This record gives sequence, C-alpha cells and structure tokens, in this order.
Amino acid sequence: MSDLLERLRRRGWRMTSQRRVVAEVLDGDHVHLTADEVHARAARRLPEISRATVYNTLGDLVSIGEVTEVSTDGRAKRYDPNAHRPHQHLVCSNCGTIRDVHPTGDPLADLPAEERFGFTVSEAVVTYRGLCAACA
Amino acid sequence: MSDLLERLRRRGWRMTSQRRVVAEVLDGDHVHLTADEVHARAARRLPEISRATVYNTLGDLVSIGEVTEVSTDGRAKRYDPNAHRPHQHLVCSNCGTIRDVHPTGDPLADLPAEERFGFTVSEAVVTYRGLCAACA
DNA sequence: TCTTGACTTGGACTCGGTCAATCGTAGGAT
DNA sequence: ATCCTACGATTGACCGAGTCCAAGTCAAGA
Repeated sequence: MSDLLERLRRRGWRMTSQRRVVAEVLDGDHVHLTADEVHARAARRLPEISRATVYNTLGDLVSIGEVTEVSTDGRAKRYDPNAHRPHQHLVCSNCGTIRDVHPTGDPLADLPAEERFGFTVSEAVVTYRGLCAACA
Repeated sequence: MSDLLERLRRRGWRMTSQRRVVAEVLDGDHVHLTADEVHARAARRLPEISRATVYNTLGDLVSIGEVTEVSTDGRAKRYDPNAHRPHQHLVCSNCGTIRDVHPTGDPLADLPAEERFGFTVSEAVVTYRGLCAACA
C-alpha cells in the first residue's frame, strides 16, 4: 500500500487521478523507473495520461523531496521513491539492474580538506558498478 | 605539451589532423569538456571539423581507455583526459564547475557482503557535491 | 453549486547524440 | 616519389529524452 500517497495527502498536495496513478506506480522498494516506464505503467490504469503530465508530476515530486532522480547510465533519468532514507546504488554494468544499498562509513569524511578546493561539500553520491548474479 | 598525443602515437593510432586537434583540446588537468565544447575549440583551429568526427574520436578515446566519460548532471556527457590515475569528482551544484579529487580510503570496502545482492562489484564512482568558493 | 487557480493535454520544439552513404586521405607497398 | 586502399571524415537525416506553450479541464474551498 502506498506510503507515498499518504505522505502526499498529508502535505495537502492537490490530488488528481493522474497524480494518484503516478504515485501508485512509484510505490515500493528498489523501484527505479524511467519517466517513459512510469508513463507506460500509469497509462495501463489511465490510458489518456500524457507524457507531459508524467514529467511535471515527477519533477514536482523531486522538488518537494519525495522522490530522487538517479542517472546511472547517461541515458534516461530514473526516479527513486525511496527518498526517506539515504542510500546509494549498485548497478549491473551489463543489464542495468539497480539495487539500493547502504554502505557503512561516511564517504564525505574521506575527502581531505586540501582536496576540497574551497568548496562547501554537502553530499557524496556513490554508484557501485559490477555484474549481477544473473549476468556474471 | 601533449602526453595524450604522445601515448596515442605510441599505440599506433592513425593520426589525422582532426584527431590531433581533438587530442590537443583535451590535454590538461581538471579538463571536463562536453562534446560540443570540444567541437567548438577544435573548430577554432580546424574550422571544417564535423560534430560526428568529434563524437567518433571521443568514443574511440573512451573505448581504448585514454579518456573517461563523466556524467554529473544528467545533461551532456563530459570527457576527462585524466584517465591514467584514478580519481573522483567534486561538482559545484550551482555553476557546474568540476574538480578532480583523490579521496582517501576505498569506498568498495564500505559495501558489506550482505549489501551486494550477489553482484561482483568492481568499481565505486563517487561524486561529491557542494558549492564552490565563488558560488557559496 | 460556483468559481478559480492549479493541473492536464497535445503538439511543436530543443538538445544531445547516432547513423549511413559518400568522399577524402594517411601511411604502407612498390 | 607515387600509388592504393582501408580507415577516417563529412553531411544531413534521424532518434530519444525532455521542455514549453496555449488552450481546455477540474479539485476543492466559498
């Protein structure tokens, strides 16, 4: 059932049938769909939903922090509803499968001051790459 | 002077005027140009060079391992000639400036076995984000 | 139920990148 | 030095991902 939908309602997000199906499609763990995949799945329940609406809704969800954008392959961005707990990604270099992972330690601590070039560093995004069990 | 050009010559890479200017444009530290930027700079020295040639040449350089692709913003890929020594990237969230950085420690070691989902993990790509001195 | 501002739509458009047919040339062979 | 030819360069059409806009629709408060 949809945690995401519940949180959105609580925020007073204006709820439309389009936004509801997009939120429902995104629900779950290890979900990393492209905008077109979201559109295709949403269209199974609401055939007239337009691409622009899916892009708008995803963009809104990202800007309010309920969904994060992941771009692991330089192709289409993927949308990750698991924004409530920080995590990194493990990607199969062959088939593109993505898993959420929780490394120990803080990568920010591994960047010495003299390697910061005066930046105020706030975040470290880690992508682990390798071959999944099926592709190895 | 061009280390890259020298390495390419040593590999027996067929040298054309187009390939030479692309290699020259890419020479240096903290260089992270988009394909279009490479094309623009190359065209200053060789006005008739085509976009397709730049893409072909960059693709070739990547596949022989002399240049690496970096995609930090989900927009155009950037090309990094500093492929001979492993490093990560520090990106300004505001202006997009990129610096090469060398964190201590091995991020691969921070991913416990039970978080590997049966993958053979071979690489960790880290992108540090923050604000550069000028943007802060 | 009415009203209205927010949301949705379809289509044109942009940007980054790829492809294929044709032309040109680097560099080995003579 | 020149000739040949396979490999590289060029042009322009094309593609996928994403954005934009003007017009239509509708959720939800009064």
